[in-house]
Amino acid sequence: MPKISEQQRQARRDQILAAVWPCFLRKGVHATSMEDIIRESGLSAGAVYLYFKGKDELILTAISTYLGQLRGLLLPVLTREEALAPLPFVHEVASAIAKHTKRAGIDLNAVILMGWSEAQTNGAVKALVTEFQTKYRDALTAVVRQWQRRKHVRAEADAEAIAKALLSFFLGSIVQEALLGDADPATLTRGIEGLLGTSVPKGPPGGKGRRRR
Amino acid sequence: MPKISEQQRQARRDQILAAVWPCFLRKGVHATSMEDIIRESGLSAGAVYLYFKGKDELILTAISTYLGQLRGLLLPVLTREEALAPLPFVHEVASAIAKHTKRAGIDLNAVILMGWSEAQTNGAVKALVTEFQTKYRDALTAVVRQWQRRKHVRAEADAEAIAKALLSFFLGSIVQEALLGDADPATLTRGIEGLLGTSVPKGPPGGKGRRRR
Amino acid sequence: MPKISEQQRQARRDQILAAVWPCFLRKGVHATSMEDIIRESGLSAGAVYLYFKGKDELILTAISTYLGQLRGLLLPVLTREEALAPLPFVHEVASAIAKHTKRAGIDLNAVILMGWSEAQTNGAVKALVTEFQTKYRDALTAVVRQWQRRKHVRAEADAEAIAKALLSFFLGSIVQEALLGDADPATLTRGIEGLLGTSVPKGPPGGKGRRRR
Amino acid sequence: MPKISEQQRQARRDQILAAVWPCFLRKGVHATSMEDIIRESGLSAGAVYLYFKGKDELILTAISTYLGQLRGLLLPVLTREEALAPLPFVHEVASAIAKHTKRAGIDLNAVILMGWSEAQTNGAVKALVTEFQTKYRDALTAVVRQWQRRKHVRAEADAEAIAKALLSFFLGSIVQEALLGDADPATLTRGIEGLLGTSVPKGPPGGKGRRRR
DNA sequence: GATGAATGAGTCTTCATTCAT
DNA sequence: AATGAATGAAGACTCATTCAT
Repeated sequence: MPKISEQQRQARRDQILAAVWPCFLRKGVHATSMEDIIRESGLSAGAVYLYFKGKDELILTAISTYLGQLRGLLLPVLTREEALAPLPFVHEVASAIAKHTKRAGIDLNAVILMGWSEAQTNGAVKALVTEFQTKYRDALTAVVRQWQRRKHVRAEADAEAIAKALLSFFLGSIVQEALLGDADPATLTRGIEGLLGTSVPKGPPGGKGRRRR
Repeated sequence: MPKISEQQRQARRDQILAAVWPCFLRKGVHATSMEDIIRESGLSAGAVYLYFKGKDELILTAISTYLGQLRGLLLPVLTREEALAPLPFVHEVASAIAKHTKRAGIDLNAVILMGWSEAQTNGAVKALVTEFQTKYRDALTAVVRQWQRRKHVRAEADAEAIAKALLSFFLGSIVQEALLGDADPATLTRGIEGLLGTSVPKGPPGGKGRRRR
Repeated sequence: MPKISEQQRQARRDQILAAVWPCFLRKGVHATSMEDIIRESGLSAGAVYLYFKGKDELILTAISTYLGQLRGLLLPVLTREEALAPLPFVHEVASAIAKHTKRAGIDLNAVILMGWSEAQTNGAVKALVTEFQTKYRDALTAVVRQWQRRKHVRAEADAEAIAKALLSFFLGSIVQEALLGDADPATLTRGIEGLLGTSVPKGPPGGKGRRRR
Repeated sequence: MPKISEQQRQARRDQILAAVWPCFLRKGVHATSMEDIIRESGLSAGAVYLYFKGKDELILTAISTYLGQLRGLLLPVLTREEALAPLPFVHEVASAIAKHTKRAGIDLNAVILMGWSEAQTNGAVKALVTEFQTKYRDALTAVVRQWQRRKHVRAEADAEAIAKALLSFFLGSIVQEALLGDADPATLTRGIEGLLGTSVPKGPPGGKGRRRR
């Protein structure tokens, strides 16, 4: 039984997936019809359904695939033996997405935005995305802890809170780049550099359980 | 020649718009059918089309309305005669959205995410959103300049880059809250506080056009 | 809210149902497409789905409706105060279906055959059909008991077994009429009349492989 | 020029046909997809089409094959040199189908019902089925004539009408067994036995062309 | 002969929108 | 102004059949 080889099978799936994002970016995830994807992929309707159960699986796989690529981009930076110092680190992380976008010819920022939106109403996608962000944030926490050990950051600071703040910067840059197109890594880095020089004259507003000390 | 007063007309539009976000949040913008909205609004199909041209106008107006509410929330904080100091400011801005969400019973974070995604493929929405973010960022720049005058931030820092970074931070916090649900204003402020204490040992890696002057 | 009146609603349903059997008889239940029914009904696709959930409901209702008509035809004969004598009874029952077929212009025999076949793989239809046949047979049993009281049939005979045999005659006539077209009520009655004159030389077979000699 | 022997060819056809009825009985003739049959047969799509032109031929052959088996079951009983007496005859015929069903593990009653339904809209199947029933009825007529010669049945009775009635009975028993499952040969025979003892007090109502001479 | 991936016409169903009342 | 039944063009998906290997 000379079934198609696993390799060929994956090639077909890739061929179809390669057609998905151009469509999604052009018309939006839900406004894209299967016919759009089918035409773009160059295959027949039946063939697409031979490799994917239906539109839902296609959406899920498309998002999952891109999250995987993103992971591949960020992993080296996040898990370096010795973490970069804060500003180089920010620059490096912010650059990863920009580079990939340029390389693949797909606006990864827009892809990510659509993924987040999809996650709001699609449980499977939400699981994917939250798991990714959680891991991402955990890695950031580890980096912050290194910074603390290396005295870049005060030892008594809340590493997790800092990781959350850092993640916000990165996620927000994606939004800003997708919508305004002028939030390049260098600018973000410079902005954060400016912020880091900020003096903290008074304690922050006494929120509920805010103050620690 | 309107047969009803402008006031009544607006009341009807509001009634319909009030039905839109619950639907969008439940099923997503495009998976929501007109019938969903019609049922939720308690009006008839015909009535809805009497007040809105079609689904597109409904989407646009729904997003526009929420941007308006957001503007109302942020304006007082952003345009205070004398801007808050950095940490209180961060806390105040981050709180604005959380408060509104609690008050209106609508997850504003999710609404905003959907709006961004919609903006990717809908020109009218994109115009709305970019205009909003641009104004928001300009206001942030003004605040940063105040900080510089008050020596919270170094005078030679790039105020616009800092505003972009700040905007990223706020936008990213929306994402984080929508997806992970654990990015409350207090934690975020604490994270920023921790970051502000960061020392910048070396200049960041001299990327492409990094340093302006 | 001037919804359509229940009467109008039923009229529409009838209009659609009236289109169903001509289609089913022409092409078969499953080879009939919704488009066939839609075209035959003179309505639009949407309208048909406004009155029936889908094809399954249409099939079920179509069969149910015809069973109802059949019930209406048979009830008067089966539940007469004083049952007809055997031969007139057979003739009357067998005529009921023939008459209806002529009146409605729909070959009820074929309809019934399709219903039976559908029942083999469609639980809801099976429930409908078996319930009908069971009731039908119970009524026959009651008639046979009357015959026993009136000495047409021996008192010690098994009334239920006789009812089963009678039902077989009637059901089989439907088949024969649908396929060969020459099993009219008069002929069936004459055939049974001939059988009734049969002498039973030996006792009937007792158990399974029962006596023969 | 067949590349394989006729014997091998027939073996392959049998292998495929063996897969057909299990599928048909499970899902219905038309709801069964070629893929269902292909999977059940253990062959490839191409192979099935090598031995059968298409689904239509498969349906026709499947029905034809089962009619052939039925013929094989009934022939010995119907064409005995000396026909059985009425009650043993009824029992024997009714048993034939039940036995086969048990032996082959396929519910022959259901198969037959589906065949009849298919015949309503498929000319080739109709030809097959009517030819079968006609022959069957002719054989029954011959049996009835033997009964007349042996005085089981009155000589002046209409042998053909009696054969039609008998055929109805047998066909109807198939229906009853398929749908209610409680029409076993013994019960049916007992029912007929009870009927044969029926007295015919008056002539049946002089319907249209009832009595011939 | 045998395989099973590929095809694409056709299926059921939904849904934004209209319009007679 | 208001209603909601009706429309019909898409939409997602299936499946009998073919053909390159």
